[in-house]
Amino acid sequence: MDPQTLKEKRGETKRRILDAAANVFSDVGFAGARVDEIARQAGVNKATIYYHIGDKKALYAEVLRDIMGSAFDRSVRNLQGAQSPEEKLRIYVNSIARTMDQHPHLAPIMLWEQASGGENLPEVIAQVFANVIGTLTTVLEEGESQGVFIKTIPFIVHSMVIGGVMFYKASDPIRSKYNAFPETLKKMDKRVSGSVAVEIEKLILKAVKK
Amino acid sequence: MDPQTLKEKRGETKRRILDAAANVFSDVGFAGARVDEIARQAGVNKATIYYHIGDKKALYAEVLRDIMGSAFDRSVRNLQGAQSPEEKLRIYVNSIARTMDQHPHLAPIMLWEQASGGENLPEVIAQVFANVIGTLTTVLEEGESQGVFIKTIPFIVHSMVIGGVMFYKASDPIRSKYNAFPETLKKMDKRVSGSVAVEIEKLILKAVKK
DNA sequence: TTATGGTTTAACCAACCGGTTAGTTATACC
DNA sequence: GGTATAACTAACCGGTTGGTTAAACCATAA
Repeated sequence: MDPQTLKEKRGETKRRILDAAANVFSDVGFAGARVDEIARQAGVNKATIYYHIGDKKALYAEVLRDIMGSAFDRSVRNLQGAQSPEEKLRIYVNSIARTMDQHPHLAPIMLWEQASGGENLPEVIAQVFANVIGTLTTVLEEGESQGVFIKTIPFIVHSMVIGGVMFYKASDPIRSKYNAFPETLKKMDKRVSGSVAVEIEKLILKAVKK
Repeated sequence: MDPQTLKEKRGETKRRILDAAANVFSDVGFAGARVDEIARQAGVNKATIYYHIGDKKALYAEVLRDIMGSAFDRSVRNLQGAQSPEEKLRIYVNSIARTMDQHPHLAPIMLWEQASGGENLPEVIAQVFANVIGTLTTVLEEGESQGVFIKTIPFIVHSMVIGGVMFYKASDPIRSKYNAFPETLKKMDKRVSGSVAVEIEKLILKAVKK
């Protein structure tokens, strides 16, 4: 296409590889992923992957950093601006929902990673998770000490929010696939940042408010 | 060892295979599982697996039926006895928590299955899931029409409960593995049917009660 | 134009893995 | 006691897959 400098080309090739890899890993997980398939989707020879990035494990780690690294960090940083604990909790739920929608590969890859017990989870990403939980904990404790929230176990609230969002999103293909599920379940919104986030926000706030 | 009849022997061998398979599948998922490893853990020649059960897919389906088939059905049937919607909702949460604790392989396998979009999920199991959701929907609608529950989207409540429980349980190995997580998170109860279920129950009831 | 070095490729390999087969041992049946 | 059958095994097969290598390609500087 366009004339490119080598640096542009390098960047673009790497991007294509990472995008294809994210796609394949989110579809079939680490063990199920075939390097040949990733190369095919990236429109690149398999050896190019090894040249630019390294072996399968390194590629997976790179994808995780690429997708998760900034996503949660950025999204949860939003709630620094808010005033009341209620408002912060609202933003927390919506940030997570929006992040999940913006990065369609996030929920599946987190599920794969969780199922494997964090087999290939880089330390950096674990740190990001810890930060998100820490932020929510602060918000809930702040609310408690201000007398607007009841006493809760923050990690359980976190589990219900993020687990709920992930379960909702990831169950979509299963719900649409099997006739055992009624039409109402099959036709639910694939996105979570709209009405789903509103409902979760409503339930969680009602749950923790004094 | 003991002299055995053929029937006893058959049953015992098949059991050993299914247990080993459940173990391996829950550790590494379908794609990651090696039939040789399952045979090794079962203390059986690989061909014996093919003789008794069939190929890898058939084995996986058999494991799912074995673990999930009755577990949820039985546990959710408990709430037929209860009177009030509140009591039924309480039993629903506790049934799910208890089932997850009684079958340690359940949460991981459900995660693998969800991550794969139900790649190898037998129709029968999808039906079980649909029944569980249906039961909760009835309870919530009953409570709503009696004026004790607010109007909710039942599947989202379901997502928060079962997604929350699964997230809590499955995050345990990750929390204990990385130093990014504070001691409080590392040392949390591995079981969910105790204080965790109580907390979830409390939050969910407070969320949906009028 | 040509030399240079980063980039990409076709071809290849060794290890792995799901599944089969031919043959052996243990049990049941008459 | 002898035979039919069920249960099990060792060895193997062929396709797949992660990873390597050596050669080709191509933008750029001299």
